[in-house]
Amino acid sequence: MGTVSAMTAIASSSGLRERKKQETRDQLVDAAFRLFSERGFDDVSAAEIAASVGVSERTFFRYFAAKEDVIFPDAGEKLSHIRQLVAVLPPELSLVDGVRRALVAMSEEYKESKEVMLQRAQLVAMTPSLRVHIMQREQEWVEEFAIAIAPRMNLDQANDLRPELAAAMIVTAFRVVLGRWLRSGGEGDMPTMLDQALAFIGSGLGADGT
Amino acid sequence: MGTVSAMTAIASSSGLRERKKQETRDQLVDAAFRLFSERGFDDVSAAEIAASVGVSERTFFRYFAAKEDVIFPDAGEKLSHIRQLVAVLPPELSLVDGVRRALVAMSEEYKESKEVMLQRAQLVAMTPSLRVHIMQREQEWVEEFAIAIAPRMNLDQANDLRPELAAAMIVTAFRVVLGRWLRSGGEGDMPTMLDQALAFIGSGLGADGT
DNA sequence: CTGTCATTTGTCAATTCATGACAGTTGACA
DNA sequence: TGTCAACTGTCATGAATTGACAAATGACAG
Repeated sequence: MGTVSAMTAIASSSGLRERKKQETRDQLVDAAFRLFSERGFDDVSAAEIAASVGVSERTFFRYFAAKEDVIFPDAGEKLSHIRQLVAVLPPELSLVDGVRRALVAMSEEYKESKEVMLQRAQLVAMTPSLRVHIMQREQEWVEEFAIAIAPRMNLDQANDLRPELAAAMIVTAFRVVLGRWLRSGGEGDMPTMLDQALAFIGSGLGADGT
Repeated sequence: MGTVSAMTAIASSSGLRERKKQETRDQLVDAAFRLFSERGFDDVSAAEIAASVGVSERTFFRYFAAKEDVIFPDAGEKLSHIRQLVAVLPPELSLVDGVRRALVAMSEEYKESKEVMLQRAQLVAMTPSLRVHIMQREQEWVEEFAIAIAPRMNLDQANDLRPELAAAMIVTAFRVVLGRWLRSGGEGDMPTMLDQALAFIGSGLGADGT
């Protein structure tokens, strides 16, 4: 409790080797998070993080391809989770309703690990290179959504720009809502905000701009 | 002609000093573009670009804060141009119509320097760190649009998420269309594609998902 | 024209991210 | 227990930035 790694609950497979590896990884994540929070992302070197855990700098980079990655240790699982969320949407739901359901499900995760998310948001807000990573992940989400909703729209994702457009809109909506939620210190109710946002989109951005 | 810097036409102010500076900058941009196109962004060092122009590596970084910036030498002007485009929109136009006009105006610039844009797109497509820069610029655009359209929507940009949402949607639409246009090799007609995209947005993403 | 001043550059040095190579350790498993 | 594969540490290297300081040079007054 209190650790960042706690939210990345992996069904740690059997072996001692695996367990140790996971432990090292967790330690790196937690140490990085603590140090970054204290002094900011740019003022903590990878070497320092590694040292504070008792491994070599080289090992740090074996666990994380880039220094930024240690801030998003759950990127992989998050993506496959989205994939899964979209996959199980009942086909009888309309596009917007289906999306609402998926997004609300996603928002639950944020609520669950609110403190970590907020602290991470702080870091991201003050560090350009981290913002970048977020954006890259969003792009993956867009692709994921686009593939998932193209058949739902009876459109060919390759030739019609609408699936990609819709997917981008949806992810953008989530980003904007999440941004507001984070800035509000996690006070707002994400499902409600998502409803508002999606309703606004569904209305054609207020129809005629009045 | 043929040079990238040609599109960054600055009313070079009088002095010899200014002229020389601009010249150095242009040379760096052109050399960088040529080298990157030949061997890829990651396989050309800043030192090499500098050397090929006859200045020191340190000087390169005095002109460009980061190696990526040399690919987007016109970032500053582009933003103020958007600002200006939005500022002069006739207030009687609806949100979507006004936006359409601004986006079409932007798309003209892309048509004018098609080759450069396409070549740049190639580079960006194959280089993650460049994609990032694009995204950061888009975020600036979003903020710009949000401020501009909030009064047009009679909403307070700080308390209502809809202006930011609408702005994000618009910029996203532009990104998707631009992406398609670039992938089509500059064949498609951007104004037409923008019309389609905006119509789709205005319809609430196809209303009910059929 | 000439001397000063401010700007621009070059040189040097240092830090940090990131990666490849190679050898030593240590779990996994027959 | 012994072999093998997976991990790790050590060393070395390349490249991106960035700060400090001195040399070069355009701008401009006198």
